[in-house]
Amino acid sequence: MDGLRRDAARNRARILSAAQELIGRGEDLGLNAVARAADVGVGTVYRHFATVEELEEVVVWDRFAELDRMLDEAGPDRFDRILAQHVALLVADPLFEKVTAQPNAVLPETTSRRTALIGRLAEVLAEAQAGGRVRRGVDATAVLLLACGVAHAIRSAQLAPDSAAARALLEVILRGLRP
Amino acid sequence: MDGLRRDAARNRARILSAAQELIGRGEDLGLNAVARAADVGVGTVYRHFATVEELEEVVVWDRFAELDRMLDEAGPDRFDRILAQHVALLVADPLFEKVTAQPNAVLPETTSRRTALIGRLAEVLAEAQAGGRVRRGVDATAVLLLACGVAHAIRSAQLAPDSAAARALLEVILRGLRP
DNA sequence: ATCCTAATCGGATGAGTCATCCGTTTGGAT
DNA sequence: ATCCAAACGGATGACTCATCCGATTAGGAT
Repeated sequence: MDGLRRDAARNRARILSAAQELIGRGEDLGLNAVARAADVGVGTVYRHFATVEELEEVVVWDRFAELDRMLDEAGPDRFDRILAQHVALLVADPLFEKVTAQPNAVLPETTSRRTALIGRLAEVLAEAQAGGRVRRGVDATAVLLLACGVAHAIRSAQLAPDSAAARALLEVILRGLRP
Repeated sequence: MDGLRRDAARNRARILSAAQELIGRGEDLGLNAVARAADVGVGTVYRHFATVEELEEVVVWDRFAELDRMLDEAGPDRFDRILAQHVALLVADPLFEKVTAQPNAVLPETTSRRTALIGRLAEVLAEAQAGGRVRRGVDATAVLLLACGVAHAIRSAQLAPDSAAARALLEVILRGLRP
């Protein structure tokens, strides 16, 4: 993002916001389509992002940041609440779920951001375990994957994120984590 | 399958087995590719299956049958075992997981087979609840979705289905279902 | 056995997407 | 003001998709 010529930076930003737009509409990313939406040449998109995966990952960085903010803002005894919010985010954004679950990102930075996130989740988890609210013997990665799993199920079954059925699924996970 | 001319039946079978083949190799189904692999005209594939989704669903019918067989063979106190086997199947076959989780199939028969399966799972669930091994208040659909969720997580994270990490995830679900 | 026709086949083809390549433009250093 | 490396953009060949229709075939009628 730095050391980038001014036009390059502008276009990169345009591309990312166009991609956000398209993703939001549920349309599936094509680098040509993104170029059209961003009003930028196809070549430009391909120079900034060699593959769709790269673009997807960079877009998801924002979601990582968002969750990070939630972690900052959540008060004490936050484990359950965070998990619910996390799941809600994952349900809303399939890409976030996809990138989060996958351990092998294309971009090294994705991997490091994901690792950082797991680190923060581990703190929350440790608190909850110390407070006797979560059983010991589960690690943050497991919690992350469980969140991805329920989120995927909720989305696939087209359940409203706050429907009774969706809550019931999350409830099972929560109970399964209790001491 | 009945009332089909002999050549039509032969081709339909070829197409299905070619599709199985491709899916098994993880390649993603294209109706033209299937035609090539089945050594059949493209038009033939499109007459038998209007869309990829249809073909996918019909292929998955076999998986439904397989799980049904498992349900027959499992002895008493079978809830945990069945769930584990079910998850293993779902991990192995992404298509099975996809079709299972989705309530709106393209083909009516898929929906009815799915419903039938949920009915059988409900029996097993009821047994387990009667035996005090599973808490009341969860329904078979929830169990099905949870299975799809963990399966998805395991596959995405590329965990070996019998690795400690994978077992841990299933364990959380199982515990979450206990009374 | 032969004919007849509706059912089925197959692949040529127009439409649409993908990703590269290269001539043109532009930012910004000197 | 000049220069050139960096960045742009879009024309294009390669590839996939799914339709359409002339050729073929199964299998019942005669």
